[in-house]
Amino acid sequence: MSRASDRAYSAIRNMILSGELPAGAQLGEEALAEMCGVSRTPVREALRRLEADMLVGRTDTQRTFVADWSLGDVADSFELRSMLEARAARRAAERMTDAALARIRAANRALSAAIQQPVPDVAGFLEGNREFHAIILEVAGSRRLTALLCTLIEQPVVLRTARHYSREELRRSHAEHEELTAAFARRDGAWAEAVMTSHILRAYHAYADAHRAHLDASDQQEAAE
Amino acid sequence: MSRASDRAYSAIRNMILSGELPAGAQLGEEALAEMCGVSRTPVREALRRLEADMLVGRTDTQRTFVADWSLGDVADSFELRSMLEARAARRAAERMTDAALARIRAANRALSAAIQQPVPDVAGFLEGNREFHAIILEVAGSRRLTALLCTLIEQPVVLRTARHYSREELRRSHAEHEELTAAFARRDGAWAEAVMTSHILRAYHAYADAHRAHLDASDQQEAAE
DNA sequence: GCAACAGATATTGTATACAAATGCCATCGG
DNA sequence: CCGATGGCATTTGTATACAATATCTGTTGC
Repeated sequence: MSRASDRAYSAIRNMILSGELPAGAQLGEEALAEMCGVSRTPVREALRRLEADMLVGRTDTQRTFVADWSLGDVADSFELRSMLEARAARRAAERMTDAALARIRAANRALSAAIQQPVPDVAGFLEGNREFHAIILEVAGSRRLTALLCTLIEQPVVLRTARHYSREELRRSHAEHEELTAAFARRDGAWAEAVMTSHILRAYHAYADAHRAHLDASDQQEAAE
Repeated sequence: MSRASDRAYSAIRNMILSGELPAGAQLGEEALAEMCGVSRTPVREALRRLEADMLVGRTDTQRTFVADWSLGDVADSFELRSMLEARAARRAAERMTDAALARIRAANRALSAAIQQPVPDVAGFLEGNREFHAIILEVAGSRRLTALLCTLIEQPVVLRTARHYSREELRRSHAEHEELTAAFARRDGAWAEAVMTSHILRAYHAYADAHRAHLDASDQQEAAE
């Protein structure tokens, strides 16, 4: 994280996720280098990584721009994520150890505590959630599965999804984690796979609903202007 | 392909796949630059791409080395590939057009012609096979699915698998393509998914058998020395 | 007025120099 | 003899200069 290319990566990534760099914006290496306080070399490396993350795209002539994530792209991403995480859950259930199970339960307790605050602690929820899914991937023990999922999760969407979660949705998410844990405890791969599929697809629909609501609000605002 | 970084990528990739750079070998940027006749800058870029392909790995201190593909890694890779290609086949079946179907049939005819030569034309087989799978991905219409599969196919393994195919195995592969085509013609997603799963997993076992036979031969050779 | 061209401008690609870090090895102390 | 430590060699990381390429713009010819 202290290397210049890592700082550039984080900085550009944050600017994209925060919307400071809007979708479709051209990304000049020189300009980014100045913003990040580094030279073009680490910026180029950061852009390549962001390209692999599909957060930026490239024209046929090597110009870089901020990728725009249509709802279709998000659906695409969630569909793949549901499939891959479900597979991970199945493998994890088949390989589960008591030690890992204990860690999963601990992550769930932390997550539960976060959502039971008077004002739900979204950061705490996200951290517990991340830990939960990370342990599953670890137990699943497939380096390639892990690598593929890394390009799908932690994308623009996950954060925004959770932000829009109501307390009820947060609780439901926790309940699904509990059911997954039960499946892990029984070493039931098919059960874990099914619950995980449902868990991810529910998150997708929560996102899609929030997205549509947002669009409607925008339309009304435009109509009023 | 004319850019220096592309040449470096191809050159290093070929050296890895041909075994000229053995698994585990350290990859010094300077040395590679000299081999490829370019400077370190494009070599660094090539190494990052190869890292994404999982053809090279990195130590905790940023030293690059040739990744070693154990049979377990190959199994891991094939398992994911079967899942993702099967999903692609399902989507393709649901979205199939008559035009795409015609192209798929043409690719299959080319493939069939290649394996019916007096001496099977492995290069022709591979090209027809590649085209066949590429059209399916195209029709599936998921950019992310395409991106993920690109990191799984065309890896050390595909080539070697086909090289060891007997004429009977080549014919069987063609027969599976024909069945897939039938599923596409009926727009039957579930059928296409099932056939594709079987198609990829059969290829895996063909590879694994050849791999084990190779290991046995090596053992005998070592014992004789 | 529009299209095509040419030069100017901006952007990306590559090479190289230097800085920072890592690894190696020999020496020193126990 | 073994392990730790310090310095040397090697390797990677970054900055910068320059080359190649693409884009933009104004002009010219139709």
